[in-house]
Amino acid sequence: MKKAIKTPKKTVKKVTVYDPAKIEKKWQKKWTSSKLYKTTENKKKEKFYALDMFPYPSGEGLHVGHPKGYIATDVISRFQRMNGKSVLHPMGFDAFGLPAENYALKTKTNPADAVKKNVAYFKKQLEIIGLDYDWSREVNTTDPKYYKWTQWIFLQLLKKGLAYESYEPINWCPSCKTGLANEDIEDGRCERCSTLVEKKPLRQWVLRITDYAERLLNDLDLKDSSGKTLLDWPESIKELQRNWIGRSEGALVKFPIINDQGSSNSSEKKLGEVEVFTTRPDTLFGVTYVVLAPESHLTSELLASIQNKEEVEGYITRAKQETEIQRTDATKEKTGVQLKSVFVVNPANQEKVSVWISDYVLADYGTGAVMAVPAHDDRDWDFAKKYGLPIKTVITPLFTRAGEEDAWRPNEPEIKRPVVVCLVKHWSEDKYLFLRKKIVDKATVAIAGGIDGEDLIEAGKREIREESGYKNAKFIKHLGDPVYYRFYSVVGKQNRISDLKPLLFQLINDEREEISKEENEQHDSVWLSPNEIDEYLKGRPFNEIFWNRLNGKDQPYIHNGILINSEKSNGKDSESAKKEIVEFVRGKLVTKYKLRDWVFSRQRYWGEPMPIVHCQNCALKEYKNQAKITLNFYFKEIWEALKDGTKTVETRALNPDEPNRYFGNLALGDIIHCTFKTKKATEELLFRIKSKKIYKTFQELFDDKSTINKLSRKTYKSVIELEKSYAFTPDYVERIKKNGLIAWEIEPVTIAVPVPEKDLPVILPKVKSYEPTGTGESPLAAITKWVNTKCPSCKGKAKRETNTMPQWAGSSWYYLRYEDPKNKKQLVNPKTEKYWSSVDLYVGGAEHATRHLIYARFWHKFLYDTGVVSTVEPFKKLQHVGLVMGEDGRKMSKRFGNIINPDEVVKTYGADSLRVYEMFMGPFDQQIAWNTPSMVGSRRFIERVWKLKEKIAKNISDSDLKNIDRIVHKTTKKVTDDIETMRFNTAISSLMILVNEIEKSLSITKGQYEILLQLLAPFAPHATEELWAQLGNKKSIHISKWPEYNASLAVDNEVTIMVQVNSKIRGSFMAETNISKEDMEKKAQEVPEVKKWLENKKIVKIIVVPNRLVNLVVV
RNA sequence: GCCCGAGUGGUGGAACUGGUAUACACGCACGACUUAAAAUCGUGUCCCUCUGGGAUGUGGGUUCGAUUCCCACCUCGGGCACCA
Repeated sequence: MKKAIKTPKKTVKKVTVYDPAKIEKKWQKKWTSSKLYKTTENKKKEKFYALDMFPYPSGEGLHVGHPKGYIATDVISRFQRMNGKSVLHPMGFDAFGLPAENYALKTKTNPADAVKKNVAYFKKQLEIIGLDYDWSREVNTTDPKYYKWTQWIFLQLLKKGLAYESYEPINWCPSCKTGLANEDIEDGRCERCSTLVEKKPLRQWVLRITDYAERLLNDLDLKDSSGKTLLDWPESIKELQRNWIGRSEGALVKFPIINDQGSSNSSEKKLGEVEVFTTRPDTLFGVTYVVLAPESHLTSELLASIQNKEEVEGYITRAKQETEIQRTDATKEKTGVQLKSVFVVNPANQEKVSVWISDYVLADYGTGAVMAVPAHDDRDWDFAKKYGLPIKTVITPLFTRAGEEDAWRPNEPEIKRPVVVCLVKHWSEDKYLFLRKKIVDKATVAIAGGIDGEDLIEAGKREIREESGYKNAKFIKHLGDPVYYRFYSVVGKQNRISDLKPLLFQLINDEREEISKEENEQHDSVWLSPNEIDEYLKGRPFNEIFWNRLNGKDQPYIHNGILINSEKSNGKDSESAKKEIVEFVRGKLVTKYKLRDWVFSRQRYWGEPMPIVHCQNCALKEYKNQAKITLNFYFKEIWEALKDGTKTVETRALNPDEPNRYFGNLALGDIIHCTFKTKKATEELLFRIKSKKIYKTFQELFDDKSTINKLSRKTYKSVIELEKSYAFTPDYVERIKKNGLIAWEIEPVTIAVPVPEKDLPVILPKVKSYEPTGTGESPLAAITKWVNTKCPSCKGKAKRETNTMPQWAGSSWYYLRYEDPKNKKQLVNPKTEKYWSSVDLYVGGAEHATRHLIYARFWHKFLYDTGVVSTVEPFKKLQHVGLVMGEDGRKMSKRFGNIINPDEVVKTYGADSLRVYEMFMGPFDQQIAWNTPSMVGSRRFIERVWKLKEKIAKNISDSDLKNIDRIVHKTTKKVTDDIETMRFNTAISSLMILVNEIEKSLSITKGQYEILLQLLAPFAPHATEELWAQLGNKKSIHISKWPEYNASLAVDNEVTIMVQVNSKIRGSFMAETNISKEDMEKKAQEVPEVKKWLENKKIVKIIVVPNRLVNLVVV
């Protein structure tokens, strides 16, 4: 019969039922009213700053995946608080950006209102989970009090020359109608809407993040004074950032350009130089042509001097039409066009090589031009094969035999000798002759032998005859350049480097002679089919190369090796030859990065306005003498039309007084100086040419609503009048019909004047329609009242910058504002900053590795340089949350209908169960599928802890006391360690084990129970707080002192020692902890189950692992 | 193609530095309580040809001993991708 130990009937204690709904609400209220989690800078205490990646408050609210990271930081910050630290654990909202704007567009609301509503909902959702945020420190990126400082940082960047305006074509998403940064593109598509990204010429604000590339890269490995790595980040994320920054060391080398028409009378004309960037200057002697990017400025400059101008122009046009994704598809066949009659000279060997353009060369990396070495580069190889360009080998592979008896021995002398390698084809079948060695490694090898001053082919024939006996081999062909192979000659007792020269032979017939005794002792001849050869070639790389050459499958050799055909550098290894060759051709060693400058403006409404004013007057002063042409205007209407900003002007018609000065040779970006003469005054302005269109007639020009519809009707009329009247001689009309009318789209040349810091923030104005315009202009441009302003510098009329900042702006520094969120005078008070910085733990999704985390590091370093922050890196420890997938294993998304709402879960199971489950489901950083049925385990666990209260007794048996004490110490150690290392799942598992153990015993002390509650408190704050209070504690459990453990008490006093016989477990025995080695050996042999395995055997060895096992090796 | 990371019962997963593989939990089966169900509690639960043998994606290697270290391969996940 079992004893009724669970609930003795005599205890008529009132048993409260665990009702999470009730107690959770109760405690959340109490915590808020008592300001339990209010953060203070307590100089006496050590600080701990735990940070979550703040959420984007979308309309959908949270799903159960979101809180996973928040719960983790919550557990840790509660743990740190109990350990006596001053904890900063804040929360805020990253609410600018496209989703909020699109959501508002869809629901026809103002984004500001939508954000307000969503934030309120998010906060409510977060609150019911019982997170310990100090909401008095909440930040919101869309709050003018906050973005004032985002704008302030931008101004500091501008001041230091790290923000600049660029006119380079940028990535444009036609669906989101905005420009994008490199980081916002995935596979050539917009990261947000998956639309193909286009290139669009657009004025952009760009941040010079590349100036920080080196530091961003190097500081990933920053060490403190004791040599410990400063950034405790997952190695994978560091690697991701390293790849993204993409440092490569190489050299810039100049190739002089010459013009050679090919005819005998024309002399070679110098046309400047092509500068290329290469990481392999060691292959310079192997350059057989040079390739320019189609968009390269050099290409357009050379256009005038080439014969096939039209063909080249056609190629450039086609290249421009291709989308980014088509262009950068590495698998597509390479295309290109030669620039005929233009050549460059290889500075290494003065060889004249051809020049090509191809879209496999990127304009914006390196110099936009590459030297092609087809023998040692995959891309050049493909291109050269397609266009029949020469391939010149300058690096020969050097293979080193490793692992076997014949492995190359680094410290022994070596000799080099030429060796002929013979691939011998069968006289009738598709088989090849090989030798199977009888000695050393018994490998199958090709017939080969040293040649001593002999003719190569004759030496081959001789080797075939000597080694296989076949007499009539016919030479077929050479199999390309030699390969070096170094090994240890067991027979010759020395290192050898063979200069392997491959030849192909075929036997005419089977006539064979007797082979010598020595040869016969070494190997047999075998005939192998191609399949068998493929099999045996594994691990014989040089033979593989020869075999591939024979089958026409040869490939470029892109690795390091020994230089050949490289004049003075012959015989050097490629790594050491690099510097020498760069010096020889007077090149320059440089470092390049893949990282591009950060395109920082968006043509959308919902973002921080840039604190910039564009002033034309100031520009006039600055750039007047840079104008290419001066125009005089007399027409009032046109002046009216022009002065408003970007307009389309048909230049010829507008300049009747100077009919000969038309603008066919102006280029995009050129500056025009315009003088406007009205009756009253003369005004001057500068315009820049923005784009070009050609029309056949005026009518066509007028009909093109896209460009001309901004001109007033009066202007149309006056231009039409012109056509009818004096401006057009028949000759001129002819010319228009032939060449078309050129219409330039122009824009005013302005100077960007920063808004003075005292005038910040520049408030985002309310606007009726914030639909994106799609023209490259922000919707803000339509708000004339806001746009037209005074220039802070000259006080004249000026216009505001209408682009807004990208979503990443506000999130690049928000963690600093939490430290001092209400400061009106400073971004953050330096003293406060010093106390809290850096963030001790940063938790969030891995998807931010190459954007937010790089941008924030960049801004932080900049702020460090500016003296705003005191540390070089913002985040000391970074931890990634593994995604929570839907129950179907797919990403949680409305689309799949697999979203689990935490509110529902809390309703049925309680917040504590949700928290315990999320921490218990698996390793924190691993992706995992949600499984609601599994949640009952967590709920059961909390209920069991709840019921355990009944076991508290005053009189407790000594053995129980000691036993439970031991487990309590053990668990305390485990939970403490596991929280610190964020292995929450095993922390909870050990708590479960503790609970199981306690259940087995009759009773526990109040103290033991309290420790259990404290250990569980970070995970289940409500239930533990309630039980803690029920025990009579007056102060919150969450500010109680974290239990300490005694390591010696945490160790079991008895251990199970396993006994193995020949590494197989045969038995075990119990022993005191730290039993001596000798005793273990002795006791092991006495175990009955073990004894029978020892019968008639001799123990030859005993391996003892203290406190664990004994292994008896017997024979 | 290149660079990371991961593959363990029916499921999520555990295993310190090479030393009892499958802790903890879910599920399942059986039992107790109950008129019954739920809840709860208890017992069992890797496989097989079972005095023993075999299993940590596959195949090798190092070792007295490998989930753990090395080599090759397969699958999945993530990142980068014509970066010269």
